[in-house]
Amino acid sequence: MQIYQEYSGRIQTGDLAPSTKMPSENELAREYNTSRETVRKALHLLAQNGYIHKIKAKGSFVLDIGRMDFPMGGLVSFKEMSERIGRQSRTIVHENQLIPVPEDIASHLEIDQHKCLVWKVIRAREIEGERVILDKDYFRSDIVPVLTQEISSGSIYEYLEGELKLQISYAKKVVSVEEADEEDRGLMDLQHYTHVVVVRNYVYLEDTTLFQYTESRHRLDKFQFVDFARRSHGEDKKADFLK
Amino acid sequence: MQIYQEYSGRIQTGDLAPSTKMPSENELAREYNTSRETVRKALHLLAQNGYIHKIKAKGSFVLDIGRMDFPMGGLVSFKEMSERIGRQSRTIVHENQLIPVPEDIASHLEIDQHKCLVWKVIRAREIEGERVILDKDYFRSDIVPVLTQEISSGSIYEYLEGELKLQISYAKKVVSVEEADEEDRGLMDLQHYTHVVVVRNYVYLEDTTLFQYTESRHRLDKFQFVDFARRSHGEDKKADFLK
DNA sequence: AAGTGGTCTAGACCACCAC
DNA sequence: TGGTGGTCTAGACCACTTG
Repeated sequence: MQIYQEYSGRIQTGDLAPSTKMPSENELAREYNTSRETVRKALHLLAQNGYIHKIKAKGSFVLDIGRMDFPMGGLVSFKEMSERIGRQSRTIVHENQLIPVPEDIASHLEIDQHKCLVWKVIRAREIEGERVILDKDYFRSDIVPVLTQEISSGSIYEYLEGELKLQISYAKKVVSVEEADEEDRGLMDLQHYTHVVVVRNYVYLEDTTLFQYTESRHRLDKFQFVDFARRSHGEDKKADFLK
Repeated sequence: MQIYQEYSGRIQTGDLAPSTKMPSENELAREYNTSRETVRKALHLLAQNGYIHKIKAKGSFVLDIGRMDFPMGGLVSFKEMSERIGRQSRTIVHENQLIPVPEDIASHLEIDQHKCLVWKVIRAREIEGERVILDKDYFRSDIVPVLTQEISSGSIYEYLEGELKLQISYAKKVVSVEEADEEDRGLMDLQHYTHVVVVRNYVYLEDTTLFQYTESRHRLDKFQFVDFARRSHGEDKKADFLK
């Protein structure tokens, strides 16, 4: 809905100040010439993404959370954060080749080891002269037939979505801290750090096939993550919600 | 809706196997004697929490993600995870007192330093004989008037929700890795680890007042986090979605 | 009493998929 | 062609807050 886009935009730019009261659902429905249910779906999205908060019988109010650490509800890599803040970043492609599925990756990709080749891409991310992130990507070659070094040095995702028209639908991420290995020490500027934050990323398409596995390794001091959690109305996750 | 509870339950227990096809929305509407829109709201919730995936013109399918690392869509402390796996855990209350707001906390709690006292609670979490988590909580005393050592050694949240009837509505978490300080080394079994994972937690009530700030410090090897991210239909967060 | 958000309804049309 | 989910509608009743 355009309502979502309009208001999320205005809130992000600060046009709408925090704790401002939104127009009521009935007002919005009139204003946009639509039904109240439709307005509610837009407001629901805004609430989910941390832009507003709805209080029964009172109204909807702008939160100051959406602007604070942005992206919200997802992982923020240091690279992305740096670029938003306007810092320099560079990508170094160390490897970009079609290989049989490595044994330790096969289980992650949930595919048969002999049936399918995968593209393996290893890239170091340099920010302000320091290589602080190491990305290892594995793509199923039956879904991504071609992957050139040139594509890898840019945005692989723009290529997948723009060129190949792949529909990414959801992903699972697991974050942990592990000891740095030889490869980390070779391809990153680890300084004195002995450990790295490891983000394992499982990416699924519209038809629920897992087509990519990524391991993103971050230097400890250059990692941050922001999460916005809302109490679900499903009365399900009581214990889950807080730690 | 009861539909959400029924199906999330059946999926979690494994009663409904992954990739099983759900009844269509029309069937569910008939079955539960409700309208299709209402069914859709229930399915929407299931999809958001990683239980199912909806494919246009095909149907809704059970995912195997909801069961894998459970809680989903939130932080999982090692304590919670351990208890689910059935491990022993113990809480040690080191401090439980009413104090003026410390200067460095005042900014986090967004309250005036002289107007309001806060409860400060420091607890170490021991799992299988090792103190691997250190929680520092600060509660606004105008909202939480009483907090005994006994309450702190159990579940503070059960007390807040059950006894005080506080309505928690949303929270923001910021995760980073920092150097361990003297306090960490004194109250935790840090072994050789020089850093800790720090989870800063800002908790808000229904009326959007921030009433609690918590700093949860985890030993590196005992921290894990799982995130389930779904491509938003709002066509907003393209870059945000991955890494 | 008027206004708010929460919930639900009984329809409708669409694009897409499988047959 | 029939079934699916995606979107939207124009109403309705409720519990709650506010003046």
